Amino acid sequence: MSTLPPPDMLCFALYSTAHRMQQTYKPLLAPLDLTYPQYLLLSALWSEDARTVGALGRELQLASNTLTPLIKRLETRGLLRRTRDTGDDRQVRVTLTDDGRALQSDAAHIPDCIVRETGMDMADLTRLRDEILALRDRLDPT
Amino acid sequence: MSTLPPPDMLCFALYSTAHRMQQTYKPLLAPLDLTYPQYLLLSALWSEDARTVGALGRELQLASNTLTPLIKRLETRGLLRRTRDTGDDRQVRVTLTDDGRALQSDAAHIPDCIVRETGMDMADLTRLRDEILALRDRLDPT
DNA sequence: CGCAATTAAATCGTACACGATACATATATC
DNA sequence: GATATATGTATCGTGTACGATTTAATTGCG
Repeated sequence: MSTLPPPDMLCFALYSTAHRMQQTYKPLLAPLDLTYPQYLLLSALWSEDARTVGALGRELQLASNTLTPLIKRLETRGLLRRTRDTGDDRQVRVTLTDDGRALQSDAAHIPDCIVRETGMDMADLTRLRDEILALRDRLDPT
Repeated sequence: MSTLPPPDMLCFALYSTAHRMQQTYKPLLAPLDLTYPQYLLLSALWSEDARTVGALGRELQLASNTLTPLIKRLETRGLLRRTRDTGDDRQVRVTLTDDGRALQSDAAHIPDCIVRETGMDMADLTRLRDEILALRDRLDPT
């Protein structure tokens, strides 16, 4: 019987390329002592600080069981703070510290480095990004 | 300072779409009691059985520190066997059992289900797959 | 008001990923 | 043919992901 081997599967293209992309970030993030998911979380906060765990989870597509430990590690490192100041005491607000904000300029060169590594131009990267997102949004998020 | 938020980043498109794809597989794999990486490994063996850990790692882009536990779990379940019959006693050959081969027909409907969930036609899916692979292959595998 | 249903986060257990390292076998070089 | 080097696999530790459950707080509704 014929079974599609992984190299021919769309899902494997996504899987292996996402991993390869994380490998590409690794040497750029190592000097900042950040993992890739930690960098994503900080990028979210650099764009819009002081959001709740739930709001960050909606942006990063991660639930609290993944986010809470991630956030706590960065809190231990003094890059952000967790507070309950929303009026709704169930919610936890995540806010950058001065150190966390300071990291933004140390990371500012990274996007350009990544673009360079792809060897593709901005228009192609944007188009590919949007096609991938279109696929994602066709898949049921449940 | 302006920092690209995750939703605008190509890497995040890959990251979130790869995860969403795994979620899409989950209900299809649950009846077989397989995780997505386990399904990839079995798909590789269904296409070409009796390969070494190293050969499987090259196809799946995974090193032995990830593959060995993955393989051992499926061995415990009786879906495959690990042997040292290659002449080179460092190598471990991974071979499907009858049960492991039998799962192939139970999984045969899955690719069609996934295609249906994307709502895209084969030509578009193939083209997108190849564009994603082209990106991957532009990124340094080191 | 009183309480069931809902919601926000956290906790727990399992399974990847992967860097670093260990270990055993094979190959190369002298 | 002894030994240095390289190679294939396994082990260990850390950090995600995520299902299932728990806890605490809020909302809905009679």
